Amino acid sequence: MSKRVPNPKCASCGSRHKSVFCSLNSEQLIELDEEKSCDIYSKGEAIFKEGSYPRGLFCVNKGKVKLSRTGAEGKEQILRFAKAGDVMGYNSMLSNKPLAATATALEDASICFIPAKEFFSLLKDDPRFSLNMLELTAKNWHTASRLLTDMAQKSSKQRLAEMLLWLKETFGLDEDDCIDVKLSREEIASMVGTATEAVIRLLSDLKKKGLIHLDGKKIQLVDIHGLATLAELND
Amino acid sequence: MSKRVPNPKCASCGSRHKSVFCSLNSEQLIELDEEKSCDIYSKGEAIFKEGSYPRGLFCVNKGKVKLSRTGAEGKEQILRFAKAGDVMGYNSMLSNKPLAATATALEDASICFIPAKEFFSLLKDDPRFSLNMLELTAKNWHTASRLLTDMAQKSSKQRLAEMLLWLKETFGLDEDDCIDVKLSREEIASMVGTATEAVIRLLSDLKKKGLIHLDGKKIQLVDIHGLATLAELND
DNA sequence: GGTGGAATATGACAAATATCATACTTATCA
DNA sequence: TGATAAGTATGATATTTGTCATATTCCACC
Repeated sequence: MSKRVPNPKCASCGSRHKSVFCSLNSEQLIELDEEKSCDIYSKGEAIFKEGSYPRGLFCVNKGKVKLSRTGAEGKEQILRFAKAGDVMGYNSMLSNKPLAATATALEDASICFIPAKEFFSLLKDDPRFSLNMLELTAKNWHTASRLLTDMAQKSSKQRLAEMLLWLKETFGLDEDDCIDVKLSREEIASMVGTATEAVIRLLSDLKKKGLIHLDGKKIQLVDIHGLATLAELND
Repeated sequence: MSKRVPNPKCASCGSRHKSVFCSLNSEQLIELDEEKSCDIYSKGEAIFKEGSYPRGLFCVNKGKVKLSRTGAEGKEQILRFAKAGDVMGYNSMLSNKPLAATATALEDASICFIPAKEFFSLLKDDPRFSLNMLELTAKNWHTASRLLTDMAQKSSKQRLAEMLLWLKETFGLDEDDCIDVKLSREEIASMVGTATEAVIRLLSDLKKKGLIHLDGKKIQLVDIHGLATLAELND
């Protein structure tokens, strides 16, 4: 299970300026520090599960998280990822519906928890925070509408290329141009919406074409422009 | 082109109570009436186009609208629908990104337009309105995450059944249990994410199974429970 | 530093779906 | 009202993708 740790201070959180909390003043930050708690989750552990109701907002302090949904046949579908500074669980609280996704730590992660009461009090009292949240949910729609179109219209090869580029945008590349997150072929398959075997075949296809290089779970992007072309054009 | 018509009054708009404007007081409604304008769009006409930046919020007064996106190969993908009381264009304004979708009138429609300035002033001054908007965008995510999972994992037959039920939820049934919107097979195909021919075949399949009845563009839902079962279970 | 189990890889085949060709049917408008 | 286009329908075929079987490799754990 997760274990409680001393709260990191919001004011000194390196990710705050890129987060929805960027516009909070020092007084609000101190109040957040008092109200929140922080837990460590180890790799593979669930932070919350779809179908339940969250009692507050989750904010990633450290680590990488996948948000996924269980489809009709029990198959996992990865919807998005969260990294330091990203918040989770807000859609459920704002729409008063059960959580649409399960959040799972992809590596050991520390996650702050802000009680619903505090979250809603920020929304009520601070229009700038409301606007930040609105901007966030609106951007989500942008991403979702694009993903939806891709899922509906593109081949699995195109979708794989797309997802590799998406992973690059989300987690960046390390010094060797490798995507900076470790995912199993099965997890990649549940992003792309295809079978694990297909992902394996398609990845070695991309390797053969010189677009990527593979070394275990490490995926090196050799020709990003080529990947983008592949993702857009049909062959 | 669309033509300007006298503004309908927000206070007497039958759809207002189910809309994001439900919590506005009479003073706010009068201000809205003063600031907004209203246009008539005929069937097939575009209300706004993806890629452009909206100067305000669109609100459907009367008629049915489809919101769609153009995929890589120029193929249309229908993302959602809007009917009386629904607002459009907010995601783009809130995220300061170009419009993700094109809005097209499915039948003659009257659409109110609320300038951005008025929209943002409501957001800034009325926390209840902000919360309504947040609730709306959060619900959109719920819908999108489900659609995304369906697109990625379900067969085209299952997706078609799903879409028929979605249309029923959105537009309801008329006195003959027919879905109360007229869509071409091609449009249905661009919801389901498949070829027009496939939709034609699958529809006559559903008819043969006694789940629906067809009469031109009219689709009568004979066995809703059966459709729901088909949408969930793989044969 | 082996060893068992999971993850990855590859082949063969089946099923689903797209594509193309071609009727047929229904709207639309001069 | 008849001409013409658009939409609907159906068959044949090619392609993509899923599924199952079976190696092979990797890796955590004793």
